[in-house]
Amino acid sequence: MNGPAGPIAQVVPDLPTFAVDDGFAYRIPEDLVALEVGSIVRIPLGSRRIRGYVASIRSGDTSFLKPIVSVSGDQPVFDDGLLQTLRWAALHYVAPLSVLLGRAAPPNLPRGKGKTAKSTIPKLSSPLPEVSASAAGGARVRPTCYISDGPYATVIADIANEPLRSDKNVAVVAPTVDEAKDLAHRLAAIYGDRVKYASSALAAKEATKVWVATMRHPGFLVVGTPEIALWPLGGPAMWIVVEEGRRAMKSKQTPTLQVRDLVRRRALVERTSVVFLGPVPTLDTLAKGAAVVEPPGRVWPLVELVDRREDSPVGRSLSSRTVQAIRQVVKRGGQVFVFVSRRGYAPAFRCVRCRELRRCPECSSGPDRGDSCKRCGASLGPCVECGGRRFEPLGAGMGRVADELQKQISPDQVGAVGSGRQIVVGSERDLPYVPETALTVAVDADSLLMAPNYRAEDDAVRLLVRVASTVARGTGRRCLVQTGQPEHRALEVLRSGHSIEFLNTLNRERERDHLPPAASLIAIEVSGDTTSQSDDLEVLADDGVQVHGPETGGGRTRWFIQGDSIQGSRVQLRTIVQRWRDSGLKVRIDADPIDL
DNA sequence: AGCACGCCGACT
DNA sequence: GTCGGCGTGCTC
Repeated sequence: MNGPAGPIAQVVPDLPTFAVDDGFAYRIPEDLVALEVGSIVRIPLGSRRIRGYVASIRSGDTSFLKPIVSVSGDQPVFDDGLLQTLRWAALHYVAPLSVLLGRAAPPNLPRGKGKTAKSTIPKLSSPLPEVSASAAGGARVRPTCYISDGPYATVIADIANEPLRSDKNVAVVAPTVDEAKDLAHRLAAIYGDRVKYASSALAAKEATKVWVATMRHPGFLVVGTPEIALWPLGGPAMWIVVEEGRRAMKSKQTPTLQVRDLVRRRALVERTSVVFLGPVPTLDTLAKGAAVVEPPGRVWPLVELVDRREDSPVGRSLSSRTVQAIRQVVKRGGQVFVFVSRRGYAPAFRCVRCRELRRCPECSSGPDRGDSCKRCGASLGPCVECGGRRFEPLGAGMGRVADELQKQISPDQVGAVGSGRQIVVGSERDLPYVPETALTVAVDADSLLMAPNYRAEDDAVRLLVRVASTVARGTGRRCLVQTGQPEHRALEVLRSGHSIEFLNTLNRERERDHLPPAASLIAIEVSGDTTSQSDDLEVLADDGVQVHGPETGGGRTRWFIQGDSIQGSRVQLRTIVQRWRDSGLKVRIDADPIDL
């Protein structure tokens, strides 16, 4: 039964289900021959007409195929190169392909040509001459970590200069809307209308404009939030990723995309360069073989450790040395920032008798209230050091610290970040808004170092370095970090100003323990009535692949899949997850979870 | 995601 | 005998 041969498009319907991943074949009518891979089309599906993405075009027997109804917009939203990355991400993050395809598209349909930039580009010299030159020449070098501290505008301007002068696009990804906006603003002072700011915070119309302009007229410096990592952006010659290790660089909802992975993947397929900017790279980036370029000298300010075992009065969260330092600075009219870790309600505890921090006898993480370890479940028992049975909390929430400051320093000079007071108290989320200080205090490094997850140590370093960076440069400015374990290797890193050796050591330990980045991890969370899902997951257990769980709590049931190579599990999970979702369960897949 | 299909209880 | 509840499965 051979019908006439004609053009066929394989189209992935815009439906969030694994069932349509392979797409369906449609006949391309004669008036639509202009469509390409990445075109958005309207297709008949069942009794409806819906949006679809053209994944490939071929020729064949069209006699049993329904025709494509129309083409939407006037340009494709991905090409074969980007499609490769989108397929990879669909597999890696266990998400329907259509969901990823949709992330490449602008909020509105792409139409028109947009405006060209007019600004002339000054000539600047790059601190990474090789990387910049190869990006300008359309070649690729391996990803590079440039160890540096914010504000990043100047260094970005320098690194991006050469490719911009060759009329290539350069994409900059910053963690949050405010940071991207601020960067774009500072860069516009140098590059004028060559700078385009892009994020979901823009109106759909504006975001679409930027999307279109970068596609049609290369030569832009596009500064945006994490979602632009999947925008085509005219195939940027260079990616610059700001602080890749930040929480905000991974999306919370499924698919739990990670900017670092997407960009690295794209750069590989599209043969472009990547620069990671930040004071402390992630273990993952180092393990994947990034080059490290460290400028001579310190990147973050000096840090002094305050040993809380020595002079912390019982029941106080600030040691007398800290209080003294704050008083001094306040007297001179200087700005003080007091950083309280957001896990203020899961503080560290210390033994009342020997003043050592309480830790889990099995895994050494710091427990919160209760008798079992939050991380490994072991029962805690008495103090590991001296056998003491009484413990007191060391950590403190923001409220308690603010109270103490008011009582001990001054009732009317203490406020939240943004209050304009002389002493401001804040947590991680406030860091981008802290004014430059003469003194910054981290109240409780221990709750970070002993956080109940395997990444606690390097996370703590990254966060504390950001805290330290709020201190203005120059003599007389100080950063105090309170801890009950001043000899801790992570704090030694904080003091020395160099992290790479420490990170490499951690990477060797992760390899030994079969943890990321040496191994892979996927968390599966199901909310709703979970009865016998464990049986379904059993089939995933295999040579070198373990299934942990279920654990219940917080209204959801959680499993983990762990293994050195779990690519096969990701594929099998697609079927299982679809079945669960079809039966009405809410399923969240967290690829590379951070809170284990 | 819709939407048809289909298998049971309720109602003109 | 027919209407409609929503569980199951398919969509070129």
